[in-house]
Amino acid sequence: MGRQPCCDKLGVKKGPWTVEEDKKLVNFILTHGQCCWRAVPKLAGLRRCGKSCRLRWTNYLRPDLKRGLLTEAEEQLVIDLHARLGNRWSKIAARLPGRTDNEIKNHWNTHIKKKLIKMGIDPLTHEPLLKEATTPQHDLEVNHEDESQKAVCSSHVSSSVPTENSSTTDESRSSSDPGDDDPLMSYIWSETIFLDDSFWNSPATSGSGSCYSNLGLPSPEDNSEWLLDYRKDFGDEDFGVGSFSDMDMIMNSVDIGSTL
DNA sequence: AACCCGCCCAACCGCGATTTT
DNA sequence: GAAAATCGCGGTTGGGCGGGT
Repeated sequence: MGRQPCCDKLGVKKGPWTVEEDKKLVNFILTHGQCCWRAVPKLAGLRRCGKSCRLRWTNYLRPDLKRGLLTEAEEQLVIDLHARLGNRWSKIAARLPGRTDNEIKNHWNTHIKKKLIKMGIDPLTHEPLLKEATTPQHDLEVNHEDESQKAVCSSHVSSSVPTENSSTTDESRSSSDPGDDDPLMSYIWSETIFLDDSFWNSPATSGSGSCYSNLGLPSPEDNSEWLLDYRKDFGDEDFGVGSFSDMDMIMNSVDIGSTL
């Protein structure tokens, strides 16, 4: 009765992923698509549990991930969404294309939370911190920033949630964004997708399971808009896959480039 | 140079919801 | 319908790294 265990508890490797493991996982997902995580480790030849594979893929290996710090606009959007949704990181991440729930959660805990506290805003309720609960020193600080605090509160709590497009408009997006600079990712991807034509001809890329779903990308039929917006807002070099010339290659290779 | 400390983030853990048998 | 497993999410941890002393 019930299902089979996803993996043997014995002999399952933990800890940081190696380049070899990453390559195996990427190759497997690209040829078979994202499904049946319990079967992935065995079929891909990995001594990991399916859960770990899913996490590695969604948080690090997915080609549509943006890398680098969240922009001011993204940060603002996260604050807005958090005010409405609370700690539902996956829901918040769904509004920020290319960002993972883990990434947003980390950013919230390490940056935004502190920022809000410093501004005298309770990161949980998004209301001004109670003065009774603050130290005299903090009190002064709160008074100092009273005006900005009010502005932030009203902006955070009462403003409407911007559209995905607005989340991507940020002229301050820094040039220091690591983007495609990660040598590991460059290596993995250079050795897998774009040098491996078989991927695009693989069974998983035909029929209902297009390469977009395989890559974790929205299908162009559904989401060519956001892709265009990204291209417009960030330019080619800021897109996670590597560049839009790569993306064009993907599009063309599956004969949907005309939708752009 | 050595040590300490804080920051960052990838990965793990635990749990509830969902799915499968 | 019950049991057992997967899936997905949110919370937490721990190791690497850089800056300060």
